[in-house]
Amino acid sequence: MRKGEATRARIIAEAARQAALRGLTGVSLADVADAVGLSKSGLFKHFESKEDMHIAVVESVMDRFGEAVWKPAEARAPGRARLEVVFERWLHWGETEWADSGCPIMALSVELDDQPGPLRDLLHKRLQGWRKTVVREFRALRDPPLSEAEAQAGYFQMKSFILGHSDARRMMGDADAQRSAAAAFDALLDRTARMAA
Amino acid sequence: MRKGEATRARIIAEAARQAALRGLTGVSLADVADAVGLSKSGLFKHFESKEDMHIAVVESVMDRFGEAVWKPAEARAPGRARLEVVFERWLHWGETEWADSGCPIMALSVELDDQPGPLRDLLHKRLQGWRKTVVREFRALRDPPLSEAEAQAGYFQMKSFILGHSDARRMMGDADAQRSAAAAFDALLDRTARMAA
DNA sequence: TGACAAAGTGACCGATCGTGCTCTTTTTAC
DNA sequence: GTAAAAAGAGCACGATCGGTCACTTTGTCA
Repeated sequence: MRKGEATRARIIAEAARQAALRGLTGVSLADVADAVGLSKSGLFKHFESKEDMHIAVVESVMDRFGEAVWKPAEARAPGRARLEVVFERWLHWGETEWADSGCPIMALSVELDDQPGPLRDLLHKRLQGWRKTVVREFRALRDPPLSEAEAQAGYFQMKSFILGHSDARRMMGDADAQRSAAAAFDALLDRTARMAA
Repeated sequence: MRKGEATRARIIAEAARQAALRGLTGVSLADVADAVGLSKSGLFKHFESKEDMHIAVVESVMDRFGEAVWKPAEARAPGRARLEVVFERWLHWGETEWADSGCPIMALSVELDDQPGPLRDLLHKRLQGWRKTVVREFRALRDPPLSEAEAQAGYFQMKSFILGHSDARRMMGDADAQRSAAAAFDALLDRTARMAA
């Protein structure tokens, strides 16, 4: 059963790669099987259906996101230091780790936001968890802590700049996208931390 | 030939509607034909191929965007008044006119940003034109005019808030998304207009 | 080492995909 | 009003889709 787990992981990774490019619906099982050196029917020893694979892809991508973005930040002090690492890693996640396709979470969000069902529910739940984590860091930006509303406003703008960076970089071909995003985020941290209690 | 143009327009509108939901690749000609009350082969009297229809969809969506967002703003004075209308109409475009599916331009951007070809080139060109238009308005925010770099930073953040609003509203179910976006944009206009020359 | 389960193959199914063909109906222009 | 042209229907095509089944190979554990 050890062998099977490794193969399953390879399938999920390849499916995630292709989903970031063509969308979950656009991924054909034949292409995934080919890419990992398996027959199409071999895939079905690891997943009951295509939707079952979709769920595994979403879980896997969100897990990898946590590893790549949150884990390096966790070592830093709460508040600004941590938020700076999160932002930098978040940009890096989309720009480097998924350079060919763009951030798969954004692709999944746009694809699933109007497709009710367990897949959307799963993504929603994982994204809400992430949002709560970041909002908590925003509260710690100031002493006394920011209000919940103030922290949520910070998260809204932070995520906006992440999305804006991806759009500018990938669709508009803006070579300065990273600088623009970093500058906007720095200014956001400055004025948020300085807000009167 | 009048009749044909009307039918063609109906096909494009329906294809755009479905593309906003499932992506351009996910739109099947049979579904579009059904929805407009045509046979599948009847579609091919109006388009040479599916990709030909894709091009028409992109052109049409961008034209409609201009009508819905830029045209109402054009009547206002350049600078802040115009930018405020643009932002308000831009939010409204995604939230109301495409309530079921989300803004088709965002869906197209995410789908096409990693798919080189004439379709991506077309969308890129149209979006660059729009960007130039908005940047020009940002320059007029202050007297003396903002520098090109300052105005571009303004556009980057404005578009970020639009994207953030869509994500918050559609994927995260945030009922306050519009307020968050409007507040962030207002503050952006304030501090941009106040910047020292 | 032998037995049993897990992993993987190949052929095949019905459905649907985009598209070409021929033919009929409708619209347009003189 | 009539003829040419445009619009559309119906059918069939090869390819590909997700998925099943019977079978063989490989890995694991006692």
